[in-house]
Amino acid sequence: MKKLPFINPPNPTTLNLYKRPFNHQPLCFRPITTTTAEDHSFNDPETWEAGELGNPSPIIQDHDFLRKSINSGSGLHVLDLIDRGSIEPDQSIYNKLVKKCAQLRRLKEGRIVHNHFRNSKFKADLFIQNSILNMYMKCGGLVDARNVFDEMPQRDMVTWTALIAGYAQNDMAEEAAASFPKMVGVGFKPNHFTFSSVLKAAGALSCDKLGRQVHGFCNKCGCDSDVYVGSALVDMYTRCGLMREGRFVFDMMVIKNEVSWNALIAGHARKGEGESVLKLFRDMQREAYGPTHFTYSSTFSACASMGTLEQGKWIHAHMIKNGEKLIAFVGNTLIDMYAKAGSIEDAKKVFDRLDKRDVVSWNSMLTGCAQHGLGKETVARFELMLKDGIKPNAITFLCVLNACSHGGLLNEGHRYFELMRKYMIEPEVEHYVTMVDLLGRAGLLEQAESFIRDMPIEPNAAVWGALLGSCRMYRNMELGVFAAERVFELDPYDPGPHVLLGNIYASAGRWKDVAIVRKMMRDGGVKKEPACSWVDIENAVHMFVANDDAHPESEEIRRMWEKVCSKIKEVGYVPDTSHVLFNVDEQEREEKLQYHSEKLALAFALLRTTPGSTIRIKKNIRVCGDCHTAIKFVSKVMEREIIVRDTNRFHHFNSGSCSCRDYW
DNA sequence: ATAGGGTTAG
Repeated sequence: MKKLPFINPPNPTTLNLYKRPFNHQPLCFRPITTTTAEDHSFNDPETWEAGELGNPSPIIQDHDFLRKSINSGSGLHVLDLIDRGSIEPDQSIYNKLVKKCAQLRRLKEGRIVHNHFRNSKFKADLFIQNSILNMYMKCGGLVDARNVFDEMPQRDMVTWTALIAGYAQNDMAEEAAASFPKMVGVGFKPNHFTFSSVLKAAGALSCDKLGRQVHGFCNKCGCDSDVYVGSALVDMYTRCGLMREGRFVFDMMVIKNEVSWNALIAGHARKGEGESVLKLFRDMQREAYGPTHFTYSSTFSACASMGTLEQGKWIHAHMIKNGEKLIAFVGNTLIDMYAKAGSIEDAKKVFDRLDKRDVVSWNSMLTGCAQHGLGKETVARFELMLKDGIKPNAITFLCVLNACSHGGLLNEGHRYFELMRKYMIEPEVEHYVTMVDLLGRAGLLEQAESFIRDMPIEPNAAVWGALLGSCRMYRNMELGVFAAERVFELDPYDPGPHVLLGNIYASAGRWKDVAIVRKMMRDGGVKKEPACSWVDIENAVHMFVANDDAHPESEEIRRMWEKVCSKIKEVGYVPDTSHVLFNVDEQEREEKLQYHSEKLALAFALLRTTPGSTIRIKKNIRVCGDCHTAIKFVSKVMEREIIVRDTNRFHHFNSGSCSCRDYW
């Protein structure tokens, strides 16, 4: 699956339709649900012996009593009673015990029950064997499950289905997919259950070839009208990136439910198609299906990728009105949404309100702080996380190292890199990239280079790219060229490094080399992604590209920028023309520079917002160096807080300086 | 006895 960009430009024509999507729509609120307390009382072996049942009576034939014993978690006690001859066991007792273990995910106890069963006179019972296979799969005991399967003298369709479902649920999609033809080969006819599981596996593998085959098979077997199969098909197609097929299946479904909607919504959210998600969120309710935790989670995630604060807040309010509890899974996406929409304060509020925080909650919070340039706070929160006893994972470290790099916290960075070993986390390439970045940003270019040479794993393009970026920052042409060559060997089609190299040459006044890089890009078909910026004003999105005159107020916007530009020039702004190299004639350089998309967006925002209010601009690629300087001046001259979200982070401009400390 | 949907990084 392709990685999603950090931010996606919206489609103003469609997004604006959904800017106020809910105010005039009837809403569907679900009744407030109180979750029934689950029975987690299947005790540990030690406490089982303690016998919550008191002294066992020797004449137990009372089935109600047995049922209660099993349900109250005295499973081993029951086995004990069987051993002592106090109970005459039957299939249903084993069955209940196995089911209980599966429900409570008790692998150890499950093994004990299994063992007991194998010595009983019912050991040949196919029904219970299937149940045990399922139990092992539910408890994650894959080896046990496989052994049970292999040793079964006869199997039925349920056996195979339980195997396939188990693989699919345990992230072993290849095995699930491979087992399906075997099952069919031995002559069993798959049913709804089998299809749902195989489709889940096909989706996880992002394998539309398998998915389509299974889809055809479903139709032949008349399973295509099943809700489970339908939802699984929607999920499979969207995971394969085939949105139209997914939508088609969804529309053809005779019976839908929340899961079907959620599958479709999640599909669009995964692709970063935020507008579609918002539309579906509304449509779902129009058709009287209530949103669930899954729906909210996907929708917040979509808002995060668009960075639409108003929308996100609205749906958050919707969730509260709907009486949904703030569980970690949803809370985590909320934290992420608020952070990515530019309101780190709200993200912190959500984080504080969570009553159970998992690694992801912490990671989302740390990431948010890091993206907002709060390097020290990221580190401080990381320490709190350790104190709280939450075990950091690879993502945690990536985020913390990244924060150190951007915050110029060299020593901390080194320390945390070492700390990874203590937590038994093997650094991946990404961690090395961040370390190179850390050293490079601190100006230790040679150290960064030797760090790469000493890496125990093969450096990839991103590692050399990090060095290249630092060379651009410190104008080291020789090392920069070397790094660029390594990047081009490993990944010749990324426009980013080409632009960086071009910038290095331009800063050195080597225009011939700039032209060579430009030719390289042209010949190699390497295209720079067109830059665009957008602002949310009065419930509408306004999008700009460089030299844009498509906006109805483009004349006014240009005049506004010219006015602002002369003001900031008075206080020291000098345009840096090395930032416009590509597709621009030299004499036009400064002129073009002045109409970069972020400058147009800023000018527009200045025109249309009240003095003193915060301006929030979003951009689909890195903010340009000259614009960064210009915006700093504007924040001072116009006395505005300006927040720009670009590909990697937020820039909080205030009184002439930026939270990124000019490192980005 | 067997089935479908959700989060964090770069």
